[in-house]
Amino acid sequence: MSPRRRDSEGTAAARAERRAELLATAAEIFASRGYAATTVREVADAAGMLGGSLYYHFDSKESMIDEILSTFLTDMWAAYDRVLGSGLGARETFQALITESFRTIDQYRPAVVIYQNESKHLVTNPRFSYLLDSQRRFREMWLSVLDRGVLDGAFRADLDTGLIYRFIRDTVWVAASWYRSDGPLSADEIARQYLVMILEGILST
Amino acid sequence: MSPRRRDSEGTAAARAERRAELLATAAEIFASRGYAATTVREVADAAGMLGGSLYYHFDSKESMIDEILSTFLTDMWAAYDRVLGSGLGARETFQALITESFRTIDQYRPAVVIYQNESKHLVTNPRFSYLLDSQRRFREMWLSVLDRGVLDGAFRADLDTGLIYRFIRDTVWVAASWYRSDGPLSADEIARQYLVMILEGILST
Amino acid sequence: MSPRRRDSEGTAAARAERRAELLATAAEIFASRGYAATTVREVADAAGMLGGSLYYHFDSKESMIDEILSTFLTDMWAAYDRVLGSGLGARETFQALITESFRTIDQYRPAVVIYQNESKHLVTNPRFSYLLDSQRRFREMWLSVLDRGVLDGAFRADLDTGLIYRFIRDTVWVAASWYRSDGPLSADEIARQYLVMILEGILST
Amino acid sequence: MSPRRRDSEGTAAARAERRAELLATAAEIFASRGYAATTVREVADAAGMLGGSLYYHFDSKESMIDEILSTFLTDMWAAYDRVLGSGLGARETFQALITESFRTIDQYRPAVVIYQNESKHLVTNPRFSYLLDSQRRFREMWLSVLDRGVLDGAFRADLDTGLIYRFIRDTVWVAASWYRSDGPLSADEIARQYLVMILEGILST
DNA sequence: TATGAATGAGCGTTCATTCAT
DNA sequence: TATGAATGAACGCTCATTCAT
Repeated sequence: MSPRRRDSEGTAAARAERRAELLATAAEIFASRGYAATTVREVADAAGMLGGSLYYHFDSKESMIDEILSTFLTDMWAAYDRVLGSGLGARETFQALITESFRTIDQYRPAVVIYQNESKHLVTNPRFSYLLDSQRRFREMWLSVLDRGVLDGAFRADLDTGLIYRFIRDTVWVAASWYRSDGPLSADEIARQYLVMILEGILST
Repeated sequence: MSPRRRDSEGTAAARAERRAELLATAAEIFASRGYAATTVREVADAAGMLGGSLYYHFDSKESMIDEILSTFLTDMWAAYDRVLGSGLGARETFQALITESFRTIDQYRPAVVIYQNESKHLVTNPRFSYLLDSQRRFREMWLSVLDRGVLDGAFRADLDTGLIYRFIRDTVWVAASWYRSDGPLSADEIARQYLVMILEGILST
Repeated sequence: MSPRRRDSEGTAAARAERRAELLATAAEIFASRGYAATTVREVADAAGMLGGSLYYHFDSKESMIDEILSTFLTDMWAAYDRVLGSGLGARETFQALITESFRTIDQYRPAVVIYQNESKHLVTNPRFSYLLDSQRRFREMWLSVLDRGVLDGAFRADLDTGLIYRFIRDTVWVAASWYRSDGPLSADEIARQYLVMILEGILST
Repeated sequence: MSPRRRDSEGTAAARAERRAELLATAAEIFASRGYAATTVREVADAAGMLGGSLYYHFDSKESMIDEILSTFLTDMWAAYDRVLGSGLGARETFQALITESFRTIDQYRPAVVIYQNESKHLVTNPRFSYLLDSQRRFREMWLSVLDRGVLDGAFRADLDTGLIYRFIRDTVWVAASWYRSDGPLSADEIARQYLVMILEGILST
């Protein structure tokens, strides 16, 4: 046993940790430069290794973005499911989902940015069919909340719910492109103000 | 008018028309596949010619996206300037700008999508410094309208105007990614409903 | 008959004149930029026409350099043959050939430069086999003059004639690369001084 | 010395050796076919690899010729400086410089040929400004030796020194185009005979 | 675990050439 | 005679990927 073998090094846990580090590095670069425009050498450089060495950890560049996106989506849906399972009314559900979305942005900013920028192209690849599934589920979730809210009188009925859905989806998720966790406004505070704007509008009353 | 004058006029016009056709083709593909991921050969294929033949019309792939973006921005700013010069109040200006933005999306959808997806990377190239200029002017325009509206009591004062600005910018422009001119809702109708949502919110009253 | 048809225009003579003009233009550019590095568009530009238009006058870029080189070589050999046929002694023949060479450089500078730079590569092409022929004849001519001179005591016998031949060939023809017909020294004056150097050396006596 | 030190030293040395091999291959081809007319694939073929693989070792085709030329010039100037610093008279300096030049040709034949053929075009590129510097220094060196020799009576005064300079420069360096290290005459023997011709002329006395 | 060297497909671009007008 | 538009082959170069060490 060499000294390097002590602790968890060489174990599956250490391996998983290294993967997570590398994926975090890759996500940051994919998000800022774009997936297609990022070379695996750039990722490797940032991780302090040579291009070919990344292939010890990952099958391909594609498997990196795959793991980045699926990890983030799994976690996001866990959070959404917690909200959806807690028996709230339409408006409260709406508020909780928006808040949860900004928390996801806070936690997974690079992955969210990648998701926004790349999923359109990735979706044509069967490997990423889960992106389509997620998009469909996402749409159904919001439409169901909006419909419930219109029915119970919480939300106005004179608007196209499909349009409201897109309005919310876009404004919330694109925020990932400018959000900084060390910015002047916390994720929760941004969520709060966004909720005011979406629910009540920006007109003074 | 000698026949030769007519010929050369027809030729120059035909040439400009061909350029416009090719740029429209390129814009459509850049928008749907992404600029970096689009090959010159794909654009040429779609235009019914070989890769190298595009270089008879354009200096480079870069000069194509340049012309696509600068044409759209020039036109968009002409429309904005018309609104800004017409002496409207803050709220009316706000409404007119939103409406004008959706008309721009209607007319320049691929260019707007490209602008959204690529300007972040393009901006590092001095050739595209006008994108930065446009972004700055755009921000100042909206902040000025919002500030005026807050001062004269039209807009609520308890929100961060910087946040409102981003909220509006994102939600309006990202709409280009799903807007179809042959969709169920016209650009003006989408603008109208977006204005309701932004100004009054989605809560029933 | 249009007015443009008067004089020799449209005739074979006019055509030949135009060819000569175009070849002079091409030769100048081939000489200064190198044949491979010169595009036919550059030649056409300099001639005030479009790239494709040159093909009305010439079959190919290759046929241009072919005509440039063969014209020059034909003329040069006519001059050499005049010297060789005039029954001079070795030393006088030597002097006359050198002088004639500098006159050729004066008259055909671009062609001589092209010949120096390109014939090595051209020679592999059967079309340019006459270049090889010329080189062989050239070598034989000089070796014969040198041998005659050694035999009759004019030239020293302690040097390798093959080396003398190369020495003279190189120094004379490379002069084309810096010679200017409007320079401070005339071709005949350069020939005179070169002859002093070659025959007597640069040492003071 | 740990084994790892030895490894990495061996690796660095092996790498430098491989570069040198590849550059020797490239120089040979650049010299025989011309730089512009040589494709990267041809160089790679000759080196037993694919075109793209060369880019693991070199940044660009240009950086190859750069390294070829700068290495040769550095070495040549070191040799010249040794001669210039040894306090010889004009005539002895002259002889030593010629001899050294032929030794350089012997050692760096392909590089010298490339230098002759390509520097005119390369010089327009700021990256190769050192070629211009070298040319200027070269000219000043020879003119200074010639002037010294004329002043102290070694060289004849009735010739244009600028012309002598070109005469020598051309005849010496163009020799690289036909010199073979395995030819019948050694570099030193060629230098000796050239010196006879240049200093004393070819006339028998 | 990681390196270093190479692969091979494909990219943006150039250019001699063609041809209908 | 010359133009304008296009062809198609080839070029320098990039990059995800492989693999012996």
